[in-house]
Amino acid sequence: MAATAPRHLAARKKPRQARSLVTLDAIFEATIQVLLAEGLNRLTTTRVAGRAGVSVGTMYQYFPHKQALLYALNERYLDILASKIELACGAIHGAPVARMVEALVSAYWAAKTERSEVTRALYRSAVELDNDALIAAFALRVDAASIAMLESAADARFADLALVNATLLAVIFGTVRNVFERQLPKSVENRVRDELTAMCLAYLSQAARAP
Amino acid sequence: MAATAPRHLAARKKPRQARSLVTLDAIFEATIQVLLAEGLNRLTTTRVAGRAGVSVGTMYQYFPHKQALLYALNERYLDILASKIELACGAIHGAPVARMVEALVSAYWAAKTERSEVTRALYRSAVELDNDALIAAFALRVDAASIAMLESAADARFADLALVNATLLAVIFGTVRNVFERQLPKSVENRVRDELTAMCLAYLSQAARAP
DNA sequence: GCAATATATGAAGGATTATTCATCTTGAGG
DNA sequence: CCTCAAGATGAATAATCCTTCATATATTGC
Repeated sequence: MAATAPRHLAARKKPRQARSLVTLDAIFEATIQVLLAEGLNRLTTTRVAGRAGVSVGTMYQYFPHKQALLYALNERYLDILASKIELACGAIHGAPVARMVEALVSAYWAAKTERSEVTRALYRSAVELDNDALIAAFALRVDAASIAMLESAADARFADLALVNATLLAVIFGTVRNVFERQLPKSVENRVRDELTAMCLAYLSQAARAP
Repeated sequence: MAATAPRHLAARKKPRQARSLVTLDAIFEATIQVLLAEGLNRLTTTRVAGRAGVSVGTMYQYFPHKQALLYALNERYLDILASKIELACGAIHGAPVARMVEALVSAYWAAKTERSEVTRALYRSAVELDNDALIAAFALRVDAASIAMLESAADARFADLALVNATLLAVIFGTVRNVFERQLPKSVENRVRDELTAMCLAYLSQAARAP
């Protein structure tokens, strides 16, 4: 991921000593904390630095400006998220479609709801951010992983796999976001998740032709 | 809608003369324009006023602060959107489920993609806005309209209509947002829309028991 | 122990912005 | 035509914020 961050958003320098790694982590963590506690428009460089226990100047040694900090934060998050999905998809090659759908929904759902406040905070931080490249890179990885998984399905072949896959991912990702941005009670959330799984399966069954 | 805007976000005064109505419209329109052209963090009161062809002071005669302006903008938009959905749902009572799904997806899709840049701008403006009440009111209206529609279906009854309906709406709304925030080519978009319709239908067929 | 390098500090500069208010203009009703 | 309220103005205020840089401290390699 992130082989190519737009130049104006690239990080300034990479840590070479142990303490600076600690500092970087503290800055990222503080950014999330501030985002949660104060919101995006009260997220100031000094506030983040303060919460991280460092000075503003230190922050500017790693990031050329505030946007670059938020960019890096999202980069990190999307990288981890993509890895989780790749892992889930890879682990289930050759299985029946039903189990694949189950695994995919579960993985994404879990990743998003695990620390849902953090997810919400990151959604906010991404607004007004030039992160098209990040999203594109993320989509590329996830698409590939999902397609490879579906191609290996034991009990189905698809005429237009690209389309089916695009639809499947759009539905899962979109629905998850919709559901958990509304902050429904956990019980309802979980029932909707099961319904979502059922829906995806119904769709794939219909879209599949005999192998 | 919006019977109860949080006090701190309520509009300041209501227009009593014709010219002030024009002014208000100009301000709303200018807000969208600025949002589109400059983004949320460059949306300043003076910039909006300038684009609207009025002075800052005028703006503050209608809105106690910037947030209230954005709030009112979203209020307007969600009101129109809910009305469209209510209309679509109401117009198709008694039809078969297949046509209902088709109508629902079409209506929402059309409303969102009609002027997709505006929709995108509004999504941005809503970040960091205390608009839970707006969303809740919107959800209430749409939920009611959709449930009434499904109850009248000629060819299906549902054991747990509330759950089925919640799932259906979450999937449709979520997917639409996901799809068109990625700015895919129109041709792909439309094919995904058809797939989405098919998926919802497959789901409902499965969830239905004989009437 | 001693450069050389990496990392950290935080006051100060420069720029931007939200909001107010005293004043002016326009429209409505009599 | 005249009066009064509604509507509009925009310079001034007060606050906040991003970013820099000269300086200080810590770490590494030797």
